[in-house]
Amino acid sequence: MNVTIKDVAKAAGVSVATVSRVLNNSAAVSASAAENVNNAIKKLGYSPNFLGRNLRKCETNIILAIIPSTEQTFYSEIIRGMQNAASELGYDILLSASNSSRDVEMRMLNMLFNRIVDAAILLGTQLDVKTLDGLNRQHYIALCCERVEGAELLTVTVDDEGGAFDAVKHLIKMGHRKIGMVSTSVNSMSSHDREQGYRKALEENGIPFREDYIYRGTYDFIHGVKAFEHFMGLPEPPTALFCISDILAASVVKKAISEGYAIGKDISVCGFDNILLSHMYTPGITTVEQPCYDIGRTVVEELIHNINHGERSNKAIRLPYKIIERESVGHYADTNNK
Amino acid sequence: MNVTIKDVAKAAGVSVATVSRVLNNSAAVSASAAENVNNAIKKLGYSPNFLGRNLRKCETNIILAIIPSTEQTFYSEIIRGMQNAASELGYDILLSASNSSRDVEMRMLNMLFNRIVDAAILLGTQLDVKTLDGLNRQHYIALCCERVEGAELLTVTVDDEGGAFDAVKHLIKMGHRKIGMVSTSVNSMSSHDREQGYRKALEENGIPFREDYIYRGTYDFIHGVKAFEHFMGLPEPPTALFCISDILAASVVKKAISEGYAIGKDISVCGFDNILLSHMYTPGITTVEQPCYDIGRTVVEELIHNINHGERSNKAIRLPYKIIERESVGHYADTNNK
DNA sequence: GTGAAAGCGCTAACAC
DNA sequence: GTGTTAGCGCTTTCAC
Repeated sequence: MNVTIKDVAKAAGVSVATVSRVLNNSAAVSASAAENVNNAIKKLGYSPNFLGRNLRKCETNIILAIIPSTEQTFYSEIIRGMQNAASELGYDILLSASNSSRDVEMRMLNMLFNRIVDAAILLGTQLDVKTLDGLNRQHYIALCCERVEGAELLTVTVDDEGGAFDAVKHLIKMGHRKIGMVSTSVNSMSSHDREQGYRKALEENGIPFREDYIYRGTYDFIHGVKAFEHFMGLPEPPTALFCISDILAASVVKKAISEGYAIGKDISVCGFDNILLSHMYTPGITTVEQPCYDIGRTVVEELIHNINHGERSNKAIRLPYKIIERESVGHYADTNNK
Repeated sequence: MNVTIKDVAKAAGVSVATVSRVLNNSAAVSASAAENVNNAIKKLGYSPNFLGRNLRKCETNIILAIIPSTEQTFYSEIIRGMQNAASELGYDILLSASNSSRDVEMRMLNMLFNRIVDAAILLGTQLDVKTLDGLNRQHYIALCCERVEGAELLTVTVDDEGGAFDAVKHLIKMGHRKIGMVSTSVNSMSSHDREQGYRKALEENGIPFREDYIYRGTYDFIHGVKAFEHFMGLPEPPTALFCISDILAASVVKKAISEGYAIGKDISVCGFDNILLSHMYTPGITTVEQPCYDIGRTVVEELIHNINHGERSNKAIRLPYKIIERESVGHYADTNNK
């Protein structure tokens, strides 16, 4: 049933070598031979078996991107960037979801070990520095969106610290001095870096850091609600909240509204990521935009560069962010904290 | 640099056949030989090259799921269902995004033609009946979430018509008689089937169908806004809106709020899908839940069954929905359309 | 410009 | 229980 290069060769009256040549444009072939081959291919409905090709060439031209969760629309533009860059350079991007499980992540990485793919990009990882460095020694691999402290491998992220710094500075500029932060206790350097930015912005403006002004949960929606409850239970609640993600910001806003707060007046809320939700929400959520498309493009371009040059760069690339102002942040002058 | 089965055989002092046997548990091997092999594998850091294996076995145990867009969190649970079913049956799921482009979709399907994967699942497709039927004759392929009229291949969806029917019946039960529908003019049978359900519910309750009570745009967020403008510009605007997706419902709600409408009072809105957003939104959006996880499981189980039995079923499986009541739908008694 | 043939890494049939 | 070997479909060197 399966038609192979041999069948095509026979039908075209040439050798398999010639068929291979027209298939790959790898060497000059006479016009008539080429025509015969192409006709035979069409007639037989032949498509080459890449397992044979890939085995022979020791490459698949596929890059695997491992996503922690497909629940996050956030990855969407990153993936588009990856795909476009890859396609231009003759590669395909395949995706898989690790569900933030170390085991699943390793299982997916088997694709790399088994030579099913040429390289892997981890958008968030459960692996530790040592494992990562070990992988990087043997394979082409990169981190995207989430850096790992101490790991020496190609990493592309937004400038997390800078974004948080500017977001908090924006809140301060709007007159806020009591600024809380909704962060995570998850092992995540982006959380860490954003906390750093938050602290620096406070410091630079002479606002003392208060431990009770920082709430740490997970990325899960519910923790926006919990954070809000925590802050509003404080004797001196914040007038503005900087959240580590738009999902958490939306959750805070939802809870605040249901408690009768006027967003942008009684309480200001700033998110991070600029996912569609932050724009769709009522009110629109002020946030820090990540250059997702560029992040995706960049990591693929760098990775393929590494493959082509047999290099193993450990560049840590930080791309610029942008503050997007919407309605969820208002002037402190208007603020009348309940 | 690359260590192969030969190297392991040499290091273990056995033949490659024996190594293969312990690798695959394919035949009895003496305990001592097995131990030697395992030690050699560990010592050399060997992992099998699946290109060789797959070429030899003419199978890869990979199923490719082609998603129109990674922007839709809706697919998340479906994918989890697919992964779990696949994993139990010895397969892996790989994903790719077609961005709703026919060309990209075909490019991804090359993975199937090229034997990189054993089967493909299309979650929405740009291909026509003839192409699909042709593919189905040559390959293992299935449709998921979106059926194609007339196409004879394995298809798993929610009961779109039934879900819409019950959703609209729910609105009627809440006292509404003037019910608009936000649909799409996109070539999508789920839209079509949900329109059918809408019409049947009206009919069954003696409510005449009005062409101006149906708005057709795309799935894009902006069309909720446009739909709302359309309906409210009518001399006799609807008191309730049934939307084909939660995204569109959220968009309608956002626009309505910004125009000063009280949701669930001045206007009721029902969505479809039950994505996280419909729960996160303020107010919570009443919607039709799809059994996403089961949809994913089912399509993979059926597909692998087909592979294992060399069958090419054309089952059209419709899974049951569930109405989720939240705050965006209220009694007509309360309604005071502006 | 073309063909013969080796060989990529693996599995499995066969012989022992 | 184990080893030898053919061959999966392809690319590529080499000789012509």
